[in-house]
Amino acid sequence: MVTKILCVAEKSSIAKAVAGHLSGGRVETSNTGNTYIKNYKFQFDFGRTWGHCEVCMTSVSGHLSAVDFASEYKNWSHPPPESLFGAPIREFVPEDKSAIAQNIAAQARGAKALFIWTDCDREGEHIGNEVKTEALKGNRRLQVKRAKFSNIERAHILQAARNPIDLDDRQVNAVATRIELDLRIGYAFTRFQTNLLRTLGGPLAEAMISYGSCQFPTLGFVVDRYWRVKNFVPETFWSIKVTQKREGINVVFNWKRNRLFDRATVIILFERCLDAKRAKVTKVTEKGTRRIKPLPLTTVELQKMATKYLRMNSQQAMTVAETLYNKGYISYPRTETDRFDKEMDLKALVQKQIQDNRWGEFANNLMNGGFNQPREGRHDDKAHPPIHPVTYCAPGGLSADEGRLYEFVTRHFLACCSEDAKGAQTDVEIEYGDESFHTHGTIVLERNFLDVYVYQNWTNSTMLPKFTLGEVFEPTEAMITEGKTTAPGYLTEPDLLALMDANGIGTDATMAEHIAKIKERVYVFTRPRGTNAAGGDSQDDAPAAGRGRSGGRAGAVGARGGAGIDEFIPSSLGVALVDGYDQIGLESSLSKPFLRKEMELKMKAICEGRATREDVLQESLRQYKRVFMDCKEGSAVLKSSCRRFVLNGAA
DNA sequence: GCAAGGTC
Repeated sequence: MVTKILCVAEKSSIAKAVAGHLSGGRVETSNTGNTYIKNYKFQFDFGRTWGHCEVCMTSVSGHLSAVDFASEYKNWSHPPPESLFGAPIREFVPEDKSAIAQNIAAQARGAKALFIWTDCDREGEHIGNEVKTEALKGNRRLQVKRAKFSNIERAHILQAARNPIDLDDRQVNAVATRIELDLRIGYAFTRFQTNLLRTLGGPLAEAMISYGSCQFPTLGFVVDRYWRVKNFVPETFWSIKVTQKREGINVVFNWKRNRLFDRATVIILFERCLDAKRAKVTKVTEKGTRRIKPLPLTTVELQKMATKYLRMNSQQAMTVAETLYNKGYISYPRTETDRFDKEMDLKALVQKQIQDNRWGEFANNLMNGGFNQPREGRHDDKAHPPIHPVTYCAPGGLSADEGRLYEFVTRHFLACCSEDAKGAQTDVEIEYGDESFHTHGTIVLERNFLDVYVYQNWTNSTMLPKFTLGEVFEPTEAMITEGKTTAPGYLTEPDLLALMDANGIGTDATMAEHIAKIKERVYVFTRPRGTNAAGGDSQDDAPAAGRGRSGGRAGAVGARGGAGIDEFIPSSLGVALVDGYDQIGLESSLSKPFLRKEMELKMKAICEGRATREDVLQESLRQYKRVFMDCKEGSAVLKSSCRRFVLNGAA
């Protein structure tokens, strides 16, 4: 009898792609009880491992199981929330996944082995274990292996198919630990603070005040910036500006000391300049300079750019990206990888874009010798390549948002395959009295990737007139300027995403959800930047040119600029919660990212065999229960903070 | 009613 092998991927698209490669195209497709999932049957020779086999390739759709507390813990008050730190947990297959689980058990019957094709990351390992559990229900004697693959190139998949490895129980345990901790801690604190603050009445009487290890630090970032804006005290500074008109160009020389906060000192130094009458050119340098092309596109970067330039929020951007992915236009949109695998045929992808009338000519130039291998970033999630267009899509076939995001992904990809922009920079330094001043001019020589990447610009060609080393001249004008430091702006969505990313809050797939969550809970709200006069833009190191500032960061603002971007303001409830927990004075307040970081480190320890699941659970639960008890004792502080901000409208 | 992580 012929050997049967059951293969299971993490999502239907991978099952389809792998089945395509292994079958060589001769495949029989059948439906399952789930609309999105199909079974692919074909023949494949696994070589030494199992030889010539009949294969059924199918998939799950992310995690297969869920966790919950037993029904006696349904009530929010009895037993008290702290009992959730030790209450028994049950694991089960939710209703909407039962057809998937049954399909796996059914296909496992009569199979010799289960071959797991989930993503090669921690969550994927855990999902693989969930698949294993279900498959063993259908066939106790199943041999279990997993494929090790990091992209879906044909040769790579064939190689993975013939070299199966074992599931890594450490990674499975690390994820199981995270799941349990998030559940216990999230439910316990959510019930505690909701119950507690309900007693204050008013707008809090009906509110759901959730706590989560990701949503709270996200709120914390917004509140932190809010106070920095609110508490900002402007300071007056003075500077010296020297101007020389030459060849019809007004050349402004900036002071090497930039600015001083003491007026009298600036006046003394300025008078010495005037006494000297003449300035001397002490340095003239000319050098090549470049504007570097972007790194291959990750999810976080896509979200940052979409919130900055396309006027979408991160959640809209992800929804649109998923639609484009499901329609087959772009690659998988959830990835941390910012380097393309060397074996990928990038030119074939560029070729497909030649027909477009917006960037087709640029793509054509890449095909005719302009192609350069993309830069290689340092991140590789070992599961997905950087986001890129996989087929050409004419502008008519998409909604407005889909069209704009597809355009961005494509332009970004073509920019990656192009070359850095090149220019020449001239720096001139002068001495005037005892003071030094400098200026520089740039000429863009080759725009290269900038021609397709319309989101960026290189503030063009500030030509300098000729200055010669050692020459002496009398400046056209010298003056003292006065300015004031300005407050930082409130957080914008790209700022917030960058902070979450840097602090390990959430994943590529969930960061947008956490931001949406704290809006939904009314911990924060957004409004177009500049609605309120209080916030300036995000620079506080204004050039010494006085108050009239042009705004925007040089070079970073493209054709569609950052204009109209939203800023995040905490609600009074958001401010009150963070203030309350900070006041309770825990070394690591719940609103800070440290607790989440610690959890990340502990998961790593489990993966590397330095700790066990039981060690980490025991230690973390003890630690969080102590924090919980501190909060319970500090209830009055939390309540008074909410009274002050929410009910009495402080701040 | 409550988390965060997958995915459609």
